[in-house]
Amino acid sequence: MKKRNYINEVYEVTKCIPEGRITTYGTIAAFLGLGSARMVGWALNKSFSEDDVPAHRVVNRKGELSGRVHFPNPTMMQELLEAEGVKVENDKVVDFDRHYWHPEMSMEE
DNA sequence: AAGGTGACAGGGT
DNA sequence: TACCCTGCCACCT
Repeated sequence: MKKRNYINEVYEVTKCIPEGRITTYGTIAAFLGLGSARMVGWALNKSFSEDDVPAHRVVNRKGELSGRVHFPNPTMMQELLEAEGVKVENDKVVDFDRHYWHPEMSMEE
């Protein structure tokens, strides 16, 4: 099974997200120039089989834990975020803008 | 080979 | 402000 380059890029960016920080699919897509945020979602879906990727730190533009159903346990994503200091309420991140992280903050090439 | 799906985003109503 | 529809591109059946 061949890994697409862009998928590997998504993993790298996601791994660089600091604890207690979150970002969006669209942000990663734009940073990597993928053109569509859906690619990021697909890439992260495979991340469970590929490597230890903090996919719980990636949410959609509304700050909702849209990907929690893809975790081993639907509640795991929220638990992980709260354990890192990110408060989640009603499946949405509280103070989304405050925890927001941008790849350029740490990954400048 | 063609059609449908999906961890999204943006604009319009 | 919230909900609905459309556009996106790769993967799966």
